[in-house]
Amino acid sequence: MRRMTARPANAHQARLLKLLRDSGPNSRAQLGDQVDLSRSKLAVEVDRLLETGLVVADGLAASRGGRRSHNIRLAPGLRFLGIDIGATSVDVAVTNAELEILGHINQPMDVREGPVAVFEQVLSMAAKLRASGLAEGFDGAGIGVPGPVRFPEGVPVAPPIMPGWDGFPVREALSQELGCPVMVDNDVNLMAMGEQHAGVARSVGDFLFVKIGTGIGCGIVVGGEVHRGTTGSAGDIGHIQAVPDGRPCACGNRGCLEAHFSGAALARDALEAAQQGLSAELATRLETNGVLTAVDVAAAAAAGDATSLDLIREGGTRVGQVIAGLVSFFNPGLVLIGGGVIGLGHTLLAAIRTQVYRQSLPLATGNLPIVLGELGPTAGVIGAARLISDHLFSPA
Amino acid sequence: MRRMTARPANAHQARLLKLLRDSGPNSRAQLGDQVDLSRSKLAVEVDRLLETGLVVADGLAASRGGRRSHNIRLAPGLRFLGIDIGATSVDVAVTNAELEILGHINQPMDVREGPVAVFEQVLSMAAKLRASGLAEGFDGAGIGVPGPVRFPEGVPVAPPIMPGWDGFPVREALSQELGCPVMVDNDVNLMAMGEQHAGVARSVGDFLFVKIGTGIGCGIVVGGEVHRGTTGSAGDIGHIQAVPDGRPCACGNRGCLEAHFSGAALARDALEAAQQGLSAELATRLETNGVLTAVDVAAAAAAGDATSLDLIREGGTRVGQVIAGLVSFFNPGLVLIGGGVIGLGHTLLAAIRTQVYRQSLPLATGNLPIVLGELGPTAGVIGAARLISDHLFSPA
DNA sequence: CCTTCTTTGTCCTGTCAGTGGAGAAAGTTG
DNA sequence: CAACTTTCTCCACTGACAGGACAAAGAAGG
Repeated sequence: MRRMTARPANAHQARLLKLLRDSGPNSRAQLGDQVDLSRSKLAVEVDRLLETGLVVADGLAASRGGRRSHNIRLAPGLRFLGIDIGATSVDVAVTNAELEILGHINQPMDVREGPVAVFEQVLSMAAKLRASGLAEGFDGAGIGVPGPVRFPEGVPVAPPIMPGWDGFPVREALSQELGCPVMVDNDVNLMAMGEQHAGVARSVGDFLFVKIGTGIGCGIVVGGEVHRGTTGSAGDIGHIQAVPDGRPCACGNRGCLEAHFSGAALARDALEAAQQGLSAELATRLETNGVLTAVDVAAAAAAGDATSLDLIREGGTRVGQVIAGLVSFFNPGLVLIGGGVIGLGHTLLAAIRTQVYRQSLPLATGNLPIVLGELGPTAGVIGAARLISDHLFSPA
Repeated sequence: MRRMTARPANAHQARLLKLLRDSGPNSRAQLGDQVDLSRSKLAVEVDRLLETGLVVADGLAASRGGRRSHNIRLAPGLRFLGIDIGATSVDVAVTNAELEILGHINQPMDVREGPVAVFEQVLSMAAKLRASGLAEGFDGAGIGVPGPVRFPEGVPVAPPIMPGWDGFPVREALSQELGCPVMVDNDVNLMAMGEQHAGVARSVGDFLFVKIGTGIGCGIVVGGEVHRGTTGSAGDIGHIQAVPDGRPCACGNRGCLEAHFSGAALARDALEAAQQGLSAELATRLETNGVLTAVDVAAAAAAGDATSLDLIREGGTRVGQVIAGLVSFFNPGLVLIGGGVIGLGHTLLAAIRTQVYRQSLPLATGNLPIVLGELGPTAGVIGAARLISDHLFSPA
């Protein structure tokens, strides 16, 4: 099969493509209700899109009292690749043009092995997805990396946890290997975009997506657009000071949020608690597995372990303090919490909420939902697919 | 004189008006270089604007080697009113269409006296400006108030320091009194807009304007647009926690930034230091004036008083801590410091810079200027004039 | 003074985007 | 089978806009 070559010729076509992506197949009449174009103009643009093959008309919909309408939908053969590179694992997924996940692979990986090794693994995962018959090829790929990105060029800059990637031309290299257009962004930004596409955040113009995983980051959406900042490091809240003269952090400062609460910090706290005999529950888990992770703390907490619950509550309070400041500053309409530690569940969320509602101004929190992301571990790959589809569904 | 009745008929005309406002008189050719329109189309739109009277062609410019050009400029009779309502004083200024200040009055006032009393004062100040011959009438007015504003309606919401204003229809009432269009915004947002119009911030898409006066607030500009947040309270950073379990704040919490550093907090600290005999300099000033304000601390510091210098440095460090967090989060291209306490001068700025550069990530601070605003006390009124001109220079 | 060149502004025509109405196509309902 | 609905197509008219030709007005040089 030939891959997508055409791009929308104008803003109208771009608008139509995104509409079809976000709300599925539509009749011409339904499209007309949503785009503020005359029926005639709309028909012209739809016809042109049909000619390019970007959309197809397949079959007639059931009548609703009159002439039956044609189903206009995005080309069913379109395939996007969503790649989410974490600190310790990679996710690769294929989606169709509506960004529905057709196949998804997760593999452990160490980002510090550098771009060459990671790319090799990503490419083999992509090949596996293709071999499974889900895609005959890829029309575009989005990729998220755990660090700041110079967005227009698609190049990581000064990434703390993946030093070998600094300046590596991710976009260009991956595009060459895959033979399709590629867009690169920070992983947390992509998770925010994923939630924006499919989750609660759909109808909210300004929101924050706080990812708590190995580290902590934040995706910022302003007026429906991701805010990346002047150097691409916006949302890097892991090194905001949460505790004056607190714990030393890998960044060289003290008291950084990440040093006090994150997947890594929680594991360390749990280990300490187990070794000091503060928690029998954690101690037995340590003995069984040899190590302790956030998952163990979650399980122990679920089993009622007081120490684990305290650790989670304390961590949630720390994160809540920082989020409270951001809420006062940014006044979002929604705060989403995501990332690995959402396994800590309601205890964590309650601690965060309590702290934010207590510390921010009533006007900013009065009608502010603070909820868990809906997409869980797929937010990143969906966001990545959305990133590249936004790009390809814009005029060239 | 008849007041401005016409509005630009389309986006091109709006663009041209703003261009003429921001860069002064231009020939048709110069305009053509900046707007990406054909000469013919441009000529048509300019002619239409001339017909409406919004712009005039007065005189020929000196030749630059060929036919002399006509000077196209905004109607010289246009007058905007910029009103900046602070906690303890009002500024009212008249500007021409290029937002140059033609006249400026500052008077003490207590915002807590409520909108009716304040409006009376504002209207008499406006009348005085008109009587002085600077304006025969006003084509529009912008007004800034020290609290959150529901921007589309122009109504203050839940303003902490001006409770009597909650829900008062400022826009509508003032528009009726003045007989011209009015736009309302938070005062700090307007100061940011003022600096964006006339100062360093002109060329920067994303920046923060931190106002340190009686309280502390922050104007946020994203992609050239002011970010007001979901409920209009964005930038309210005075109540971000700066010191865990710190001083009690009027808002009911503890350790708020404002409680530890602001014009009010500084005055209180100075008083305490004088009474405890820590500073002879401050003590004599207290004896002379009966009270101590930030101005006294500035003067004492300038005279070398160690206690005052310490107070300023400590305050700057507090503010710097908070700004450091915001810089990590928002990754601006510029941070401006403004408001009353800029009289504290370089000592304050140095303390802020030190703290921000130490605490934020190098990528975010690497090329980040932190400087004083250029407009000083006129930033607010210029921003207010710009707000209404932005409104009037947009298609109706 | 005259020719040539440069800059500015005007006029005109061809093209294309887009609207809105008329009406054809294809149904449902009674 | 008539009346009504909904969907889609066709067509003519309008207005936006580009780009070229050209006029106006001055500078520079012989």
